[in-house]
Amino acid sequence: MADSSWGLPEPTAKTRKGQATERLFLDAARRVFARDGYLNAKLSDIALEAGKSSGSFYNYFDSKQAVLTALAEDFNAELLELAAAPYRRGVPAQEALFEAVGAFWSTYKRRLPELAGVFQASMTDEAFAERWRAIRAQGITSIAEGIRVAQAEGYAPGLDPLLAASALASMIEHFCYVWQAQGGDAVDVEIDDEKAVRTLWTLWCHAVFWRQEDDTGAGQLGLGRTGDAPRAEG
Amino acid sequence: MADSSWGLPEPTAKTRKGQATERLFLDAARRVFARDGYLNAKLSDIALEAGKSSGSFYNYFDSKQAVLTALAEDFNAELLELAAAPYRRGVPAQEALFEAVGAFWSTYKRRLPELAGVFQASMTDEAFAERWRAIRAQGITSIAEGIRVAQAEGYAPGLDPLLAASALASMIEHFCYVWQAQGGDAVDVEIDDEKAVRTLWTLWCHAVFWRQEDDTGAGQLGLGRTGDAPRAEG
Amino acid sequence: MADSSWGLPEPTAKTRKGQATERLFLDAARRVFARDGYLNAKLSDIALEAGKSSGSFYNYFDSKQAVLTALAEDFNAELLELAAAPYRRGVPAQEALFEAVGAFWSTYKRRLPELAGVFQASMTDEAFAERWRAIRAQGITSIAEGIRVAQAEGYAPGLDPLLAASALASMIEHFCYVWQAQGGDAVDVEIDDEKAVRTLWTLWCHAVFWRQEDDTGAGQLGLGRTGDAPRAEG
Amino acid sequence: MADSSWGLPEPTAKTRKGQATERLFLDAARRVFARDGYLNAKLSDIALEAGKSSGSFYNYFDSKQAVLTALAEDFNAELLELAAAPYRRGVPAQEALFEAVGAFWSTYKRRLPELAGVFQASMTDEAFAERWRAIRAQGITSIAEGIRVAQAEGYAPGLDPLLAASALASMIEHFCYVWQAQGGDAVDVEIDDEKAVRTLWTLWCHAVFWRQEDDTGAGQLGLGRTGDAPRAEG
DNA sequence: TATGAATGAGATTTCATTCAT
DNA sequence: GATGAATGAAATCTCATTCAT
Repeated sequence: MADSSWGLPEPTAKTRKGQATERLFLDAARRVFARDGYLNAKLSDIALEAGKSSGSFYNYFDSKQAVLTALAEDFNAELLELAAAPYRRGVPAQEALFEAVGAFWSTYKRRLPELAGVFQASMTDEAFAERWRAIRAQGITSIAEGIRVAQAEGYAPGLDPLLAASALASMIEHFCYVWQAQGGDAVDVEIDDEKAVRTLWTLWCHAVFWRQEDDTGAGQLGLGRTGDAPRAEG
Repeated sequence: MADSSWGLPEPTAKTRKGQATERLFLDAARRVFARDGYLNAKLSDIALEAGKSSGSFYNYFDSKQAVLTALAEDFNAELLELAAAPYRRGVPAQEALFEAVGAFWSTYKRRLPELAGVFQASMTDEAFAERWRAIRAQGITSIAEGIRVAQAEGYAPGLDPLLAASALASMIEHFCYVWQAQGGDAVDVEIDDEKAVRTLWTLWCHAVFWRQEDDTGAGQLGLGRTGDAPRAEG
Repeated sequence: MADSSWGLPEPTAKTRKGQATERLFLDAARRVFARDGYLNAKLSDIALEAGKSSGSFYNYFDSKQAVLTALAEDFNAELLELAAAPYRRGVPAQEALFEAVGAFWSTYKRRLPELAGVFQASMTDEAFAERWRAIRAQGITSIAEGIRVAQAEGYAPGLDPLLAASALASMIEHFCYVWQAQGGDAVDVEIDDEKAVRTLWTLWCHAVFWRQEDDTGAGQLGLGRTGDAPRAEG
Repeated sequence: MADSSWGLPEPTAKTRKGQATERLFLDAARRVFARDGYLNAKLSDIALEAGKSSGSFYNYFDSKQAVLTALAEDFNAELLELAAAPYRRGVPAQEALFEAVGAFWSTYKRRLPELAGVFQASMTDEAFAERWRAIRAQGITSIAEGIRVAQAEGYAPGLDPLLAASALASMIEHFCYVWQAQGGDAVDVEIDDEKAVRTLWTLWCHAVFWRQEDDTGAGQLGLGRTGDAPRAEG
């Protein structure tokens, strides 16, 4: 909860008033990021939006990047929690997955400003990108764990769990970004939350929950086992 | 070949010398984008790298963004061509897909500087993002066409071809970006070109080439038909 | 003892607790000045070092400069006292001088933080420089008095006592600064307290305690009498 | 000549116009330093004074400190040259010294803005102080050499040449600063160039050109030999 | 065509000091 | 007496783009 280890002045907000102000700045930052994008956001605008002086900002955060980091960690904590919940409840894997995908989609939507900000910051600042990769790695690891569980039940033999997890995370993350932050691809299609989630879930499900002997085209072509794939030319 | 309609001074480099200089700038831009990223790239560095003056640059391009556009269109033309080739040769769908994925991976790698640049520019400049979505839409449409063909053969019933295509494009595009431009996710996994391509291809294949009656967990759970999925709360 | 007329809130710390806090701030200021230099010292750091809030500081001092003034006057009082002591004891002039130089060296060393601070403040703030010159003038006057006494005994005829005193004060002051505050000149020489003091004293002694007829090179060259010096072109 | 290795963009001013502008900035910087002091000088004022835009400044110098460095090196080169000249002409040592002291005084006066700036920068910026000490060391070494020559002729036995040189350099340097930059000590004395130079020279001469058997007070007191001095308490 | 000098708006960050509690 | 949150003015440096030569 914004108690990140980076970029925040040591104790941060000792009094109740201070804590309120810190939250004021966090919320203001989200709104300004949403409106102008992280890279274009001006600190002075954040302060204005918070109804505070720009100098006050630095009592709580070391830099614009530090607020973003705080928001990003908040987001990540929430997401991990939401995505893990259904699994903890012992719901069957695919139902859990459906919930998790739905949670991602809606959390992403709610947290759009910080997410878009994270992407932008990662593009210009290698150090920030590094941090974000570390955060993102937690999610990847969770997904990979899910794949391993499926594999233990005979699904998706030969698939590299971590690499597949990385690819699936890319899919869901970037799809959310394109449709929520950028207005979607320029193709003729109607989209609503349910349809989006269902599409992602369907792809994901079948990408993972398949068996060797499945009567897929892959099987017919003798390409069913991953190892039999044609050579990649790289 | 840099014959974009935007951002290039009308006739573009008539003389032989002029054409040489234009190429000099394009190549220099790629190198500098690769080194510093598009957003951090300084025009003066591009000129330095090209061995020309920065003023000279404006004889060939209207702006920094214009070089990127030229490079991006070059890339797109090449990619469409490469990805279409196997299908034209009448290769079976999944083999063709494998080739296409491989072509994407290796083209992306070769064109990394401009691709990463495109990402960056899209995140900060809405107008550029718009253009890039138009370009990207061509690829989405192609993928969707492939899905429709598969559906005609009984695969993936109920899947929205365009939305699925958008998601799969997100997967492959972002995965390439993460692993080629950003050094990969911070997880413990070895990666090489073949493994990357195979993983993407495997996921893609099974995400699309499945049938209703497949004995997947999905089937067992009665979730096989897309329409039967639980409600998304988004 | 911090009884300056400038910059201290009128009555200054009546209660015992208040006096303790005032001393806390004075000591903390010295440590921070020593560490960061006066100009770079932040009030917040002084407060932190004192274990008090920065607001509390202003119960005792009107400004950052005011603490420095208090410390500087303390220093000056101590120095004048120490330097005068040997003369009062009736010790022969040169022995007294040796003691005085030694006292200056060691006092300067002990009071380094405030001294360096005084220098820094003098560079940026003309008003402060003015005050410091007034304080410094007391020392110059003392030195000049010593020179006049020597001249009464036939030494250093023709030397302007005040100007010479100013020059000798510059020598000792700046030499102390260079070797104690700045780590010394970048030349290959070992230095210890005794050697430093002896060198200063030796130069000072011979600069002042000479007679017209001395068999110096100056005499040989007919330059012995100050008035005979070649013209300065300045 | 301002071709310092630090802080200047690589080639600096290729065309004649560029060189003119560079000089414009150097001169403007001197004037502004003289007027406001280095620490208080604003870059925008320097640009204004030069009749150029502030952005233009950075085509020639990396920072405010870089201009100062360039000016300081110019000064040092000039000073070493001027001070060495009389010695090269084979003038007797004390006459040469007189000329050298005079040259220092007048050069310092002419170069006051940069010199005062150097002082200021040295007090606040340790890195700059380091550089300046390296430059200053050249002068100290020269002075020490002069002392060694005098000692070879029997003068000032036992005096440490480098330490004494450091002290004498401090004397002349700080005296110049006090009287030229700060308006002099607050004592009642008239000063003109000749008097200043003569005083410095007289002190310096007798500080160095003395012999053991001189009938000074020191001798009478048995303090003539440096080693016999009372103990410094440090 | 080529050069490189000139532009200038713009935003981040610092920190001594005040003051309500 | 003590606290610490709030203030806000101020100045450096960047860099895409233009234009005279």
